[in-house]
Amino acid sequence: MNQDPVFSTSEILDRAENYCKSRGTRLTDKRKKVLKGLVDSKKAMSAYELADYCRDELDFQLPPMSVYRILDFLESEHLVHRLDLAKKYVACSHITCDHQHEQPQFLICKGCYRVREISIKRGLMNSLNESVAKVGFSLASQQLEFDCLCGDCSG
Amino acid sequence: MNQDPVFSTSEILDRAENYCKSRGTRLTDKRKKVLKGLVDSKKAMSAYELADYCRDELDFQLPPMSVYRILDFLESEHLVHRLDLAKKYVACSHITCDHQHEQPQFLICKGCYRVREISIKRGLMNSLNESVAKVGFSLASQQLEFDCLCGDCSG
DNA sequence: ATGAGATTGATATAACGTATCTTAATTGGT
DNA sequence: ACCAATTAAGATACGTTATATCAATCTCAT
Repeated sequence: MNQDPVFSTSEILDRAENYCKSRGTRLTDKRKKVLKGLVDSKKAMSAYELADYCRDELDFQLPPMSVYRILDFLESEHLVHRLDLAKKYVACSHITCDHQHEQPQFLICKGCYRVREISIKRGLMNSLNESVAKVGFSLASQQLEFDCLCGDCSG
Repeated sequence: MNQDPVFSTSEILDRAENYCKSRGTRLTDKRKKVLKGLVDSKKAMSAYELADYCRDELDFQLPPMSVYRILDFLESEHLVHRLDLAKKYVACSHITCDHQHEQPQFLICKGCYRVREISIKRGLMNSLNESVAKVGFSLASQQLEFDCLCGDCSG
């Protein structure tokens, strides 16, 4: 139940901006606003929810189609993960880390859309891949997503 | 790679009809047509695809909203599984079995939407549940779905 | 300052799904 | 056999997520 060190939203955004710079890309103002929405909410949000957030909380009109493009960009920069299962997007929880991470797995709370990134033990993933291979299939990605309930929502 | 014994579509539909009778429900003509679509195709299909199937293959108009209701019914009778991940539906592969089955897991081919039901070993599921519990979450269902590629589509 | 490339806006459309109200079919009790 | 109650199905409207396409705008290096 121990948490990672807590960073402020602006620290995370600064880190993301420097990261983009180092990769020769730009974290524009609009991209920063979308990322801020995801970081602040601490949960998974849809493109349309983020457009609403920009309008209501930041007093800034951003059409959903632009949000989609921005999310694509943020995902390509590994600052955001797209969750197929929930059809939503979540800020990567490792923006403030320097080191590389294993393929993450995502636990998505169906109640409140909070998301935990975990790394399933290699042995467990191996067993799973074997079970799948046994019937002639293969996992399309090691980045798994699981419908879950968080502690608060399981009551 | 060994397959279960093969049953004809009509054998499966007869079995389903008797099963409903024994439960005091009715496998009406329309419900049977939808189930036939899923059984014949041997893959996962959306409600709209099934409506198209009824129109094109069975020359029978069935509005998508009715297909949805029928799929709800078939799912409540355990004749059909709804796959959240693919947003499609698949015929249960155990309609012709008499015995109960463990909670199935679904391997869904992203290429062709063929589906394999497997039963992941209890030990593996226990480890997974533990990993999830360790961060204060719990799996919303033991009926997992995995994006996969089948043998034919992996090339 | 200017032109290429990157970024954003605007509009239309597709696919999947739910909500609600109405109509039709079926069943069971008299 | 008939009628009321239940079940099943049709019809319409709307909500949500997402892609495609074309036009406009911004940025940066020359």
